[in-house]
Amino acid sequence: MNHNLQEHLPECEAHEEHAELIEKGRAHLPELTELYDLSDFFKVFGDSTRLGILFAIDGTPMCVCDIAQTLGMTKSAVSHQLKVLRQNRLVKYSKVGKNVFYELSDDHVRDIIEKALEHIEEN
Amino acid sequence: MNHNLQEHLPECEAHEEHAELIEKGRAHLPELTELYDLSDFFKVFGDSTRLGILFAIDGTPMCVCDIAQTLGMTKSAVSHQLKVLRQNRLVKYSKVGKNVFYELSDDHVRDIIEKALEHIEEN
DNA sequence: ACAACAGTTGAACAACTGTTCAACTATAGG
DNA sequence: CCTATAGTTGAACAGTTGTTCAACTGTTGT
Repeated sequence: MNHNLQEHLPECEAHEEHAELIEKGRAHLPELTELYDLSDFFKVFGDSTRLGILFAIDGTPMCVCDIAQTLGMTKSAVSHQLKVLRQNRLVKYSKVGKNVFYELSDDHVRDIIEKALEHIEEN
Repeated sequence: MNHNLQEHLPECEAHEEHAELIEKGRAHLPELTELYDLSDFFKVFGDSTRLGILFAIDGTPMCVCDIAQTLGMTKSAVSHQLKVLRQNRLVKYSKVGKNVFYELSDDHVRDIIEKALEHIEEN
């Protein structure tokens, strides 16, 4: 994933009164690596296919084929996105014969989505 | 923003036992438009520059120039991202002379970020 | 009125992302 | 052993995204 917060020379005048503001702002900034981890995490939720998968398997473990049918997509496309969800530990899976059943890895996922829905519905 | 959950013909066999699963999965799916709104919302958080801005102005309203300096970026880049944040109502602003001060629009923003941080730190 | 600075904007470009396609592995059943 | 189906994977392609650059608006101070 791409990350390019560059070390750049400031181009506007740092008036003395604002120097303090900048110091304060910097104090609120987490480590850059943490910022990257966080944005990477949100990126995973920033795709309707992946969200659709998460909603579909919420409470009901499903195999790839069925998820694909539920969303009206190809197995391949779903599998690619499941890989992303797996890598970010948002889903876990278990094999049963030819099938691979996916389910939400924990309740945190639900929490985050709900918070976001709350915000959207307020506006 | 791009959205292409297509209506696609299923390509795998819908064995009878799974028909029920698919029905259940579909029941969990929100309206497509809601899915799109939700993923669009998360996309906004899925960029380290925008997150950096949100952290910087958390508790301390700042002008564009100072945000740019805090993050080590150009005013232009910051302004472009502030536009996105504005359009999604995550920040509000007030003009003071030549300066435009930006601040978080409400506490919801903080909540969502905190939830995500919790999840990340658990892994 | 003019110069200087804050901020915004649109076009252009490079980098990234998601879907498709084809090829592949693996398991079940005859 | 052979075939059919479930699932994964890599390459390729089109669409999207973020930064840069240059040009622009608007406000302050002289």
